[in-house]
Amino acid sequence: MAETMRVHTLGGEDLLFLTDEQIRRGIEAMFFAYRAFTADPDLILAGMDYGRAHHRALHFIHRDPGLTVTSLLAVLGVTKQSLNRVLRTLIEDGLVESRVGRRDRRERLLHLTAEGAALERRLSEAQRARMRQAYRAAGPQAVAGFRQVLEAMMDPDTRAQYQSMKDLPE
Amino acid sequence: MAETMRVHTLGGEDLLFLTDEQIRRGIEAMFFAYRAFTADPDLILAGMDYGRAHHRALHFIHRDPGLTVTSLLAVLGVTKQSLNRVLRTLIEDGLVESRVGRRDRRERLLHLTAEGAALERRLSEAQRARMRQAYRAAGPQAVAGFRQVLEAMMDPDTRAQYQSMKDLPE
DNA sequence: TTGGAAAGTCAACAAGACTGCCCTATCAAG
DNA sequence: CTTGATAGGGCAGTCTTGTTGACTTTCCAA
Repeated sequence: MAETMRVHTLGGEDLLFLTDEQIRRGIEAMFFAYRAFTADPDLILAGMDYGRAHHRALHFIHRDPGLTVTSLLAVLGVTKQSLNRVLRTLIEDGLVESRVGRRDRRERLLHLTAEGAALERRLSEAQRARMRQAYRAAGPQAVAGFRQVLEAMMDPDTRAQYQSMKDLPE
Repeated sequence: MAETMRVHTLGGEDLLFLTDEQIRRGIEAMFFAYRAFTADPDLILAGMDYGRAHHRALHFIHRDPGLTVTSLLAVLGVTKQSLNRVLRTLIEDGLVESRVGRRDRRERLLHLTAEGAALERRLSEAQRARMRQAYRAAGPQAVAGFRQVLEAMMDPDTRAQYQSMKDLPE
């Protein structure tokens, strides 16, 4: 710890950001911000019989229609059963469609139905509204820094996955 | 949505950061980064009979020794019962001490024991190591932006609470 | 053709959040 | 000194979301 303590007294104010106390502030900011980040969609979901896990599934099926259960598993980083329960209710309720793979019939290719897409849009828009407001308040430079730090924080495998995700055409 | 779509084609590249797609990328970055953010302490906790909730309690008791149960409740944003379960085990196991308030004897003032402080340090250091590495990789400007966006994302009440927290003297 | 591996499903369980209700101790104000 | 509000704690029950482990179906390669 001593390694990074009070570095600014040696090297100038630039390195204040590496003191344990500044890092601790970042940790707390992360905790509080994440809570807010999930609050809006959670509120919408609360009424229905769904939760945060359903939102995440809808999000990634939307971003990559036709992905397999296994790929979704990898992106979400949960176990099969955890996802399965969520997926089953989404399919039963007609929000997600699971088509048998043509190439490999063991695979199930996941798509949103019109209804699923509608819910995804609603949840997404609630979450985006908060982000948009934060982005606007902080400005483009801050946003660039925000993204850089988040990327640097990810596990290398996750980062590679994240970076290789294509932007959605609008 | 159309409101912020392709704004950069009108106003120049500066506003690319406000397109829905860029905001969506930020949302995903937030999700992936938060998962990494909690992974290290979770791994340590997994062995013991504790979880993420215990970590959070230890963290905030460490940052503000002698705080009351009610204040901790407010900071964590959970219900009494939820916190109580966690707090009870921590007290039973001798990591946290609960002293009757002198001014108001209804209050319980929470402190870490030496053992509690040791665990807090261990968890904290695991989490800080990742943050420190991310901060170093991204640089001071990025860190400033990171913090700005996170603050802007919080609920106003939380933000006020966050901003009024004092830095710990080292 | 057959045996292993991969994809997906299901059953049972645990952590951690929630609500609602009840209890005690203490304080402060009429 | 009573009475109402506040701080804290506890019990019962529920929900979401995570876990492990065992099972079927399907594919592919020896």
